Amino acid sequence: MAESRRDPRGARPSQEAFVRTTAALLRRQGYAATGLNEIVTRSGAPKGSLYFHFPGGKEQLATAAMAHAGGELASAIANVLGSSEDLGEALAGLVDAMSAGLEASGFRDGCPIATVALEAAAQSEPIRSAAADAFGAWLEALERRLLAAGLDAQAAQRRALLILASLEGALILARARRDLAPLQAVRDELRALAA
Amino acid sequence: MAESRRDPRGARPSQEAFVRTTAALLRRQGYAATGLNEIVTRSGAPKGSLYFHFPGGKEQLATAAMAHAGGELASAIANVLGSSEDLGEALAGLVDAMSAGLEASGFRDGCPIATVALEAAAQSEPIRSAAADAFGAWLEALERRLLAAGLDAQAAQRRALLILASLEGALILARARRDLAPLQAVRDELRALAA
Amino acid sequence: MAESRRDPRGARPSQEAFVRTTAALLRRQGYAATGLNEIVTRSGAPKGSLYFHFPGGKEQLATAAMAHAGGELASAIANVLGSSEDLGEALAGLVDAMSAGLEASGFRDGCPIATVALEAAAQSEPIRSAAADAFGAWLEALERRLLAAGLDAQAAQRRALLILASLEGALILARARRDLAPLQAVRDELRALAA
Amino acid sequence: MAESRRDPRGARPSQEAFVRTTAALLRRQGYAATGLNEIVTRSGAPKGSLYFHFPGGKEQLATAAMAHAGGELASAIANVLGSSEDLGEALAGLVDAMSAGLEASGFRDGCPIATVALEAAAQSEPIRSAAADAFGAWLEALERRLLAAGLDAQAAQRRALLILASLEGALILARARRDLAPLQAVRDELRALAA
DNA sequence: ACTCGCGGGACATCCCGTTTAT
DNA sequence: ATAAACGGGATGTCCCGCGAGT
Repeated sequence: MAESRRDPRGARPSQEAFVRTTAALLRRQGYAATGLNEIVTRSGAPKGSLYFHFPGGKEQLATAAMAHAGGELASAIANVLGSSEDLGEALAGLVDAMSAGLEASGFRDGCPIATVALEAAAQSEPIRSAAADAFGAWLEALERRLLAAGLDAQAAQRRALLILASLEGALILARARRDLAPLQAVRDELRALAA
Repeated sequence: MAESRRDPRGARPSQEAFVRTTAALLRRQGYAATGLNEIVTRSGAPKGSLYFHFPGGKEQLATAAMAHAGGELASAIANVLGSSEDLGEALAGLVDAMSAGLEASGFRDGCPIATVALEAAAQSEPIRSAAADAFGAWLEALERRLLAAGLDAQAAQRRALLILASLEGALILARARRDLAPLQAVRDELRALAA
Repeated sequence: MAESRRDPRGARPSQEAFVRTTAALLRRQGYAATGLNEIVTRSGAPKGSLYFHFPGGKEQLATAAMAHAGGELASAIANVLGSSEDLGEALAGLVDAMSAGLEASGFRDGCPIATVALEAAAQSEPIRSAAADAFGAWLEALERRLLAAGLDAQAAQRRALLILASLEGALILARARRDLAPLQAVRDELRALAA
Repeated sequence: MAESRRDPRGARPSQEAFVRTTAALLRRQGYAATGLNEIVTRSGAPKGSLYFHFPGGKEQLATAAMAHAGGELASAIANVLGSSEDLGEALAGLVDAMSAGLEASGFRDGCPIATVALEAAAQSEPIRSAAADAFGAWLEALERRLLAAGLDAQAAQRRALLILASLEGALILARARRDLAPLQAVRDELRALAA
């Protein structure tokens, strides 16, 4: 996890390219529909390197991609939640950020974890666990913000689950309908609830 | 949709078997991971009949299965929502029903539509549209119940979206964590919100 | 072979439709590439009738189509050969007639027998024999014309084989090159040879 | 086309095995009737390598096989044509060589290009073009021999077409009849014509 | 005379993972 | 660390032929 080699800033370029490309494809297509050939082709990295860096194959690559995407999104969530002192505005900002990303991608880029979680949770324990970890990190960020807003521990936990669940669900509905209305509804309801 | 021929009760036994088996497999594994061979084997129906009944292939079979599952769940939702005069209790009953199904299946049977919707919405317009139809039917049932509880039209629409979204999202989180807590949190929050 | 039923002139309509459609498809695509489904669809005849009229399946249908096409072309050959008293002109007219048909079809309709003969002669004795019969009928027409032009029996037989062979070969070359030059060359050479 | 790597003599053994086997099967059965499974089995080469060497699939494999067979036969034709100073004898030798091959194979191995050309010329442009190239090479060899025998350019071109066409046609007739008479007739006529 | 549905076996394609040789 | 090639299984699709039931 910390053995950089060539790049002084700590990146094996092709390993990273694999992870990034995989994360992007998993987000759009899910696990089963994403082939290693496609990953290799789009990443531009040499094919022979794949099983050098990821001897565990597709599963290991997917868990790495999920950890990567989960960590990135956790930071983004924390950032957005810290951008307003008003809880309602902070939550609305979170929903808006996800809305913007979804719309910008033509309703293709929703949650980077949910699709794989639904598909593969029952078939692969490492993938299920990677999904649970990502969700856990996001929930933690939400809980911290809710505690900061004055909720008690139990309420914060429940409310964080409601927020994340409604956000995830709204992303599903929005993708299926090609319509931002579900996200807007959730944003408005969550803002009202915070008041 | 009213063409019984031989069997006065059921009609087209293998066609129905295909649809039911497909619906069950899509719910657990999603679209890409579900092979036609598996469908044929588990349905017990003859393979040669598959392309007779569904010349559109896997896509047509999936949309039929989604319509089937969507309709069944729509009825179930309406039933549960009508089972209590108190809105909060009705919603809690809805969440509990989904919880029970998820737990009974070892955290494998979540929403019968969401997985396929996330995977294939961007790749197949008929599948996306089938998913949107199913969600639409469920939203309608929710809206009717909310209107009956006294909400005005706009509030009912928004609240229905929040309810469905949080339910869908909680099912994702619960499957990934193998833990009913997300569903319980959503149930409690929705019940409190209805009060 | 002679039990007409509905049509007073002696045609079971769907049986004839099968034969005609099959002949047309075999001419363009050959035997293996022509599916029964395609024949049924394009003929407009009911699918269930196929194995009633042709219990021998695809092979019987193909031999019937070859006999049909062979007979029709035999008449056409005899007609063209009888249209001029000059042997060279008669042969040139024959080549021109085939040329015209080939060009009119966009270089798709060549000899109605040759493709199937090459593909299936080694695999199906009835098909091989149907091809041999068709070629035999055409050779006979040619021989008669050559005898009428004064050749002796042995010369007529040899010359008929040369004429048919060069015509068949020119049709192959013309289809592959999408170019009538091979047919024109054969026409000119045969005309010169007849002088 | 000059990339030997491991084996100093042959190089790419499985790629070559695919091409040779495909050429042999196409010659006997044509394109549609020849399955990739059969090619893989009979070539003895590993199945996984097929789409590595021929990512274009069956079509690319067929065009490679046609180019291979076309080139080999072009050399053989040039050899035979150069084996006698008398044009008539040279042409008779050419026909005899093809006759011998046909008879030795039990009337199964005719022209290695004609069957595929007839079947697939209308459906696949690369295959049509491969066929045209093969025929073109053979025509060139014939034309060179005819020019060497004193014919002028135009006469040589026409005569070459007649020779190739009558040879191709005679091969069809001979296969359909299981009888070398058509080839013998063409040989005698061509020899007489050369005198 | 005709149809629907059965039956299962190919078809071409593409997959994921490994090996061998640099 | 990379590349070429292997290995064979699974994919969705479509095939031809045949019943049972009008």
